[in-house]
Amino acid sequence: MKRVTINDVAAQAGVSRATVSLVLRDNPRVAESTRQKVRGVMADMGYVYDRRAADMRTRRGMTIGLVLTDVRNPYFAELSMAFEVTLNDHGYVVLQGYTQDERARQDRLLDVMLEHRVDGIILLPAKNTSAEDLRRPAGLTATPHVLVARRVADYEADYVGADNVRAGALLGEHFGSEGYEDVAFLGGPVGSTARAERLRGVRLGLKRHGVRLERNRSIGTANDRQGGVTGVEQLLAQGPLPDAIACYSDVVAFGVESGLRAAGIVPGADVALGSFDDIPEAALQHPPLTSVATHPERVGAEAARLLLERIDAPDVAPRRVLLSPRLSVRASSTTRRDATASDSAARSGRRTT
Amino acid sequence: MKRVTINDVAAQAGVSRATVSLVLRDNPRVAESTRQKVRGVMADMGYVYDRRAADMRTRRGMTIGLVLTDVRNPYFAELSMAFEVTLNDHGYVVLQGYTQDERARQDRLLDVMLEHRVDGIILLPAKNTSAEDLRRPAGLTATPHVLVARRVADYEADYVGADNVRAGALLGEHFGSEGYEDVAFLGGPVGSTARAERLRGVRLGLKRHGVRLERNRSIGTANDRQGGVTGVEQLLAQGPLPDAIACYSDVVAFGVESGLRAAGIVPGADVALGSFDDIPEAALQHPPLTSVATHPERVGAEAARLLLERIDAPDVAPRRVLLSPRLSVRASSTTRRDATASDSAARSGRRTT
DNA sequence: CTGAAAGCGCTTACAG
DNA sequence: CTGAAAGCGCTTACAG
Repeated sequence: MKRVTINDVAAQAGVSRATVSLVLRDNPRVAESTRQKVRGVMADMGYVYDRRAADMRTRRGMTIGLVLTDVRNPYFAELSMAFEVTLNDHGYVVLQGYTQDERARQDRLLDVMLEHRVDGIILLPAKNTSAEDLRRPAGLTATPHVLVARRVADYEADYVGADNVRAGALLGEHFGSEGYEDVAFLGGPVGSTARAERLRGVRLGLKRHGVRLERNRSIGTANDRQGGVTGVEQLLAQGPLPDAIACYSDVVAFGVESGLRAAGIVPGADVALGSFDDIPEAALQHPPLTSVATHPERVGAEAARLLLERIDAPDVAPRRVLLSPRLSVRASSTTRRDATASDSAARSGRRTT
Repeated sequence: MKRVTINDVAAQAGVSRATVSLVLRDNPRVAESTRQKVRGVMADMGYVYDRRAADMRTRRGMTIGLVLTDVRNPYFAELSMAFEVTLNDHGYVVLQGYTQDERARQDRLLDVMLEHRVDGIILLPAKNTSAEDLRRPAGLTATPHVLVARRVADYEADYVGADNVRAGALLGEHFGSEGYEDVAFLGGPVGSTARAERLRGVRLGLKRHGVRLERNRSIGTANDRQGGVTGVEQLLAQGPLPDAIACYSDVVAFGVESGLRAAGIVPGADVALGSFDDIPEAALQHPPLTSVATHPERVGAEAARLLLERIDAPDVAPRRVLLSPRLSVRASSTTRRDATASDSAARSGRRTT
């Protein structure tokens, strides 16, 4: 089944290839009658435009690479959806790949996307990604790209993410004002900057209430439900239950809830729980989960916007966009049986920023 | 910033373009010393292989198009992940797009992917997609493609999905054996074949226990949490609560649970609940949700496999792969306060097939 | 073992 | 308003 090319169309329509090419892009230079004739022949012959050939000639591509870790995490799914829709609406098509948080897969994906001559790349760095890792793939430097959700130390590039330190501080302050004195930070990949920032924020927030989060009260895990389950087991093996647990993400928190229940501990009642991202499921948990919203749909749309800008103007200085988080206080952190809390505003369940 | 090409490399290395091209693919015909020299020059000059140019010449592409509706649904996220990983491991790169269940977006995505000369397409058809819709995009017929999760009436193509009729029957029989006599089917897009099949299966299963699912007890909605909420409102406006609700998917079921609670009705206790997909969250609900597993990761891997086979052998007859579903009975369907159930095995919560 | 030439399917000045 | 020619960055017979 040989493919129909503009040569075939030109021959059939009795015009030159150049004319067909002009018709393809509705160039007004070609007469309406010619245009209609050529369009008719295309339809009859089942012609399909070969965008790769055109792109090669024009050296434009209209293709964006999107490298994420794992779309099964609802936060990343929201991100992915926001990118896609924004970029599609600008006429771009999206090459997508998942690293599963493995740097080897990330290397391969970046290489292959660069070989496909994408016009730009949006990257959610795999954990432990170093500046070296990003300087290695030949051509990355010359290709517009923006990092999302996780930063890479000592690497200059556009970045969009939630203000994780602030997010952590919101939760830490909330825990502090509820009177919790023994707080743990549970879950999240130790190599990710988002984790480090959230943890730092929680510490800062607690400190304002004179509370310290001890070093052994921070436990790293994979960023998924199973991570939460495993993390709780470690926490329980460690000795007495803390007053409150700050979970790295809602997904981890769901696992923490299962893990606690499996050990006969009632989330909310026996230990307060708070978390990050505030995906829609958080409010539907029992008890409803206190969580700091990090707005993936806004991060995604903003990253897409920044990338398109950079493609137009490659030489502007790298920008950092930090989106403001928002704390939603719910029953998981305000109904602990022996809570010594004092802040009744927080208990009423109303939203704070 | 001009890009380095094999011409530049050849000139610098003092060999012909052909030799560079051979080095690129480690062809043994070129002497080891030449190979090393050329590789060295490439690294020095920052050469990046242009796969598009190569593909155009060879008329191979190593690109697959993946058209899904919405990756925020965990079922589709699992699917997407399974495709990606399987295809990447076979050396393919994936162009991805989301239709949001809109046929106009689906049309555009299919067109643009065909213009990019993908070697194959995996399509989860938007609701109400007709055979006509799939015959229209020029070139789809000539491009290997497989449909997943939803069938298109009167359209011959490879198909992979769960056996939805059987899945429905499993849930219907379970409801019947629990003694429920007034059963509703709630949620799911009315135009999708998966919904029609699940509903038909539920009816079949109930019939074996002499129970009829009345026509007005089937309510269509979007396949998301909000759909479940809206559906419950409609159901309540209709009059008396049924004994049991079969939800189109777990995601819908989560919305149904919220909707019921908002109306002061306790899921499980006041009305039995069952659902489809059995995503990991189902077992973590309160009460744990009875659900029929439809194995997205297996559907995804199988669809990828089928597509690769068809690329190798375009002329084999279309195949249909139906994966066996599996019912997990949990408390949401066995602890109704005034249940008239008899099957104590089902009540014990053990798994059945 | 290496090189000169043709060609993949388009677009783009440049003539006319 | 339309056509002939060159070229985007590769690969592939074909010679030598």
